[in-house]
Amino acid sequence: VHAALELVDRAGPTALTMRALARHLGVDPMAVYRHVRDKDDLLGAMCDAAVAELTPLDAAQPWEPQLRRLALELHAMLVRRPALLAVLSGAPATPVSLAAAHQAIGLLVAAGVSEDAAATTFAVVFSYVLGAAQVAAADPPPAADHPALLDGARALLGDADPPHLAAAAGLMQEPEDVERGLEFLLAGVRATLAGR
Amino acid sequence: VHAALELVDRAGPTALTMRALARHLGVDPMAVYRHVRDKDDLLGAMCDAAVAELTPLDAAQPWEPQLRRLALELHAMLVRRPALLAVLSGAPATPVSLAAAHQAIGLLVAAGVSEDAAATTFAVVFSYVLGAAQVAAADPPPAADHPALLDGARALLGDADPPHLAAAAGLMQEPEDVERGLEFLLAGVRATLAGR
DNA sequence: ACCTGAACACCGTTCAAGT
DNA sequence: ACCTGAACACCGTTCAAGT
Repeated sequence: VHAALELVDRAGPTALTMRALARHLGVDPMAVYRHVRDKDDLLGAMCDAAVAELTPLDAAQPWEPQLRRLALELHAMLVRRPALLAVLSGAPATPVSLAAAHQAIGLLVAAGVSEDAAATTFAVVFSYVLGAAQVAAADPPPAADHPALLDGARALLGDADPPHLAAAAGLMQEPEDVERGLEFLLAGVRATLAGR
Repeated sequence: VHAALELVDRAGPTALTMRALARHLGVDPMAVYRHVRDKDDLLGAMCDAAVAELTPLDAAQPWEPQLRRLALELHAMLVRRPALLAVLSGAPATPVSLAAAHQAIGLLVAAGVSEDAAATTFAVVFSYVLGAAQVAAADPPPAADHPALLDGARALLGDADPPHLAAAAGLMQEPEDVERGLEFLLAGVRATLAGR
């Protein structure tokens, strides 16, 4: 598992193949199957190891800064290891992530929210983090295609000089956008929870 | 492109291979390469076709219901065709999606928001929709693993009967959760934009 | 212009065999 | 118990050749 994490860290998500992992370990490709059932099993174990490295939640602290920190740490981790994105997107599919979800819900319940609202809140924040990480991890479109892209959009809009095209093309390139988005989300959560 | 969309609709994202597409068209595997540069090119064209099917934005209508409708339609489309998720996650990488982003930003600017804030707002909503779609499209963990998963979480929590474990395990299984999450997000956007 | 077919360098995984 | 190596059924893509 450790070697697999090293591999994705160094060479990206596409580099994680059972054969490459075995090569990395100096071992026959099939030897890996003695230790994991299949590739999904390996990815699950990698997820557990990676999530366990995040700062754990502390039930004694207020929910909002804790949830914010967890979200940002999770986001940073997923950007670093996009290979884990797909696995973590399943319903809490791993013991460690399930335990983390439990603690986050407990944190909100302790703040006086119903269990149902707490679960929804956590699900929303979690979904957002996944989406933002996916966007942040995607490689930008090849610069060579840029002019063709802009011309295509211009043609569709029927406007030779659309006023916000530059803004649209520059969307989601800035790393700080994640935090701003998270604040929108937390403001909405605060407002909705207060209004009950 | 149409045949490829049919294929993912019928048989899921993993079924979209160049070879399967050619088989579906009754043609040699390599004939497809006469019409698209490579697989990414094909996915881009599929994205354009799929996004073009969404109800277009109307600059004369208020921004919030429009953005809500676009978000929900996009979400539904991505759940139906998860193969397009990865492509759409890149910065607006396709003429149609770039044009749509432009129109959404224009909508918010017309409502009195700065172009910068409009772009951030759209990026946030878009990221959320991608994340929620990814979660909704992921297949749930195999039911057979469920007890082992719960036991693992119990062991980690050091508690034989964690109070919110059922809630944590049931996270993100309900389709309505997308809408609730979107409302949190829009409430936050409203609050943040009003407070300037 | 468009289609074909063999080929290359890969995958994940199974299965029989070794030590 | 753990590792090996050949094999199976796939991929995306290139390239030379056909019509």
